[in-house]
Amino acid sequence: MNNYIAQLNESQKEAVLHKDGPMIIIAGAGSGKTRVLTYRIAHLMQQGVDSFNILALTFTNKAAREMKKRIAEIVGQSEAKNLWMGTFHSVFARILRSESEKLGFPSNFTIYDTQDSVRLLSSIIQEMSLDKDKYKPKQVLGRISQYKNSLITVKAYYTNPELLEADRMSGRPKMGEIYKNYVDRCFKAGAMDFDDLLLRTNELLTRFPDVLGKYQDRFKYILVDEYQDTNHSQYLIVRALADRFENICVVGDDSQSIYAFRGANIQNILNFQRDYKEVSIFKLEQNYRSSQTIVNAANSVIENNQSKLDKTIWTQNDKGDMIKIMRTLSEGDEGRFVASAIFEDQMRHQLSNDQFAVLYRTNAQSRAIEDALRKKNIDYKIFGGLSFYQRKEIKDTLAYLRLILNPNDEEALKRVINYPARGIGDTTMNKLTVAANELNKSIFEVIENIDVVNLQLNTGTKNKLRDFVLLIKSFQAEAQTLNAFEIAELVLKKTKLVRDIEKDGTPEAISKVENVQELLNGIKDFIEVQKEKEEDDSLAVFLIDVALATDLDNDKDDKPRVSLMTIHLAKGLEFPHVFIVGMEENLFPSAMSMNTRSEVEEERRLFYVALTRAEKQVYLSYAQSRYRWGKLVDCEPSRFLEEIDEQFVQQIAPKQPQFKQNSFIDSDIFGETPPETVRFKKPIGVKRKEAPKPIKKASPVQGNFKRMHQVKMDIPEGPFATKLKVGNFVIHGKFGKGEVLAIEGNENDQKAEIKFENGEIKKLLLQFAKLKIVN
DNA sequence: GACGACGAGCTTTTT
DNA sequence: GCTCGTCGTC
Repeated sequence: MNNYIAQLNESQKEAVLHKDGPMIIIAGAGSGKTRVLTYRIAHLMQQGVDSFNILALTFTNKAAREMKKRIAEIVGQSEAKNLWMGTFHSVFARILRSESEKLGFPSNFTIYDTQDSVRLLSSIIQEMSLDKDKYKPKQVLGRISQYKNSLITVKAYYTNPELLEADRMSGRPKMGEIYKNYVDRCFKAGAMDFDDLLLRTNELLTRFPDVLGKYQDRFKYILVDEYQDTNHSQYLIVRALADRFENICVVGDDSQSIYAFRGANIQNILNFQRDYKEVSIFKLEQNYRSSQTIVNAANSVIENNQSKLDKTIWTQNDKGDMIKIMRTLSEGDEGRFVASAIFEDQMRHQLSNDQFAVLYRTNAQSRAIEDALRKKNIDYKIFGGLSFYQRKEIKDTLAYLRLILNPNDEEALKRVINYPARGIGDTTMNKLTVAANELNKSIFEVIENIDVVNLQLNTGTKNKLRDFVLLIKSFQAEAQTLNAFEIAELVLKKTKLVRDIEKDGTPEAISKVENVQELLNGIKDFIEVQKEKEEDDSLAVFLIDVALATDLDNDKDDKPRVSLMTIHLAKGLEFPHVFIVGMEENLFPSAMSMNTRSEVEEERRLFYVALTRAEKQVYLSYAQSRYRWGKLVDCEPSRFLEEIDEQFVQQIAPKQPQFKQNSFIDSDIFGETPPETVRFKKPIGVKRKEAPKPIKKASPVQGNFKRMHQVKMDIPEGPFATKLKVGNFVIHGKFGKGEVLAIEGNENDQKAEIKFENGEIKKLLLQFAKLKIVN
């Protein structure tokens, strides 16, 4: 176990062995970052640093768990136990739990998830009689989230003329008022939203110097992973805590910053050297994960970004296979391509399912892939999407548990006060809400005092309300002696919640009941695990875990499965074979992120992240048409496809039978296909002379390009490429006007060397270059 | 107040 | 195409 140093390369070793003081590790994709972090922590401990004094902040719970496991393997389970390691949110949620009363929050404060926050904002907007279309709850929440992440409190908001003006200009002059109400209501409910966990931590550390001092002393060594994705609020917490010892080690890669949309500030990593004196800088540039082809292709893509730190990723690995690009007809067709490619690779190379991952830009894309995999009997697992804990039946059950710990939790109360139905309807709730606002009390407190408060409610309703309060209070009394599992069981029995679900009798109802059962099992597991680790197994801690849970670890069965997830979720993971699907304009890059250069650059970094997940093989696919919002729309190939240096890519074509007339019958788009889409498909299949092979090169002219080059519409007979001659002037969507200097390659794979107005000479693959001839 | 039918809006990504 | 919220009826 002492031999761990020997497993490191020179720069990794330096980073691990570096002594005290601020340091930054710029770690390229696949450069052994996790290894350096874990070894560094283990090394600190072997040098005599008490694990109690180390704080390691990771980006996901999963990363924390894995790292902790690996550290335990080096230093031993009992040594690693005191190590404080987790996400910003979970670490500071726990700290806040023991300090929250200083801020006026109960120690059993609730954590509102996004859904809770949106619902609360909806009611506030409604109560204020504002236009729901101008003040869309989700957007309002996004705005408030921005304020909070920038540490703009309600007070700061009102003294900031620019913000006031910006919101007024965007037609939302009441933003400040909504913000204030939202914060007040959360406070009254004893609830913090995700952003509050950071904001309130900052408040705690600023307002209470003794508390700050306590944690500064405790966390003598602080390590932050994925530093490029920290927001301002997180940045300030780290700065404050590290201020005493300055033993701060941040690890990150600016090229993998993909969370600007939720306030991540890439400047945090770019400016780290300015924040501290005498920063030691380490660069990990050797990639151990991917083939040369993949590393170089990814480099050629990220080259297109202007703002980045100077580093060059290289690898000694084999050259590896070309990146394969596949055009498909529809999302269903794309799914079938993925499924059969996985099937064929498995046959050819004896690979198991867990060697494959399918990555996509949006969760909605998973459906088509799932269908295709299921038809081919390929086991898969989906990460993300609607999490287990967000299902209605689970949230309802959890709402009761939340109420037991914190009866002021308004969102939990509204969820279950009339579920299962007990005759407390909207009218009553409206009266209660108005009263609660007027009296500055929570709804639960109003109900507790229902006999004192003069609300126009009839006796029957009052009795029902009293019964509800009594029910919750009886649970609270029982919770004194019962553990989390027993209390959950009791709640389900007393409220008859399961029976209410069952009476539906539908197949969905059965699965819902199973889910509730699964939740109970989860609570049981939780108690056992916590006991084993000698950690707090209270209901309160369970609810914190649940609120911040993301990756459901349904690794229950150990069957190898194909992984399906968004690219965001794939960060930090690696797979031998990776499919990146939906490589289309408006999807990737997303239509919402094409307005500014920096938005497109973030999308490009996202593509970079996707590419660098792969060890051996990357497949890129796009569909010519796809259902979006229930409508079939035509799609163009993504601009990112042409940004990959063409020497690393290879266009592959679908199998012949796909184009036979009868194959349209089982195609998704049969019957809905606009005539011209069909017309464009035929020539390709007909033109091919070679015998159909599993994989072969395609003709340069392909149906879907009709919209990109109107020119081609007139010449359906011959390939566009043959029309282009040396000396032609062309217009390119990104590079502008240019002159064709040379054309090379065979008919199937033609490239043109073009000198553009800005002086740059580019070699473009004619299949992807969006060129228009102007002379 | 409960329940079913209908329509609007939605899809960017997550703690 | 799906989900959530609103509206109308009982």
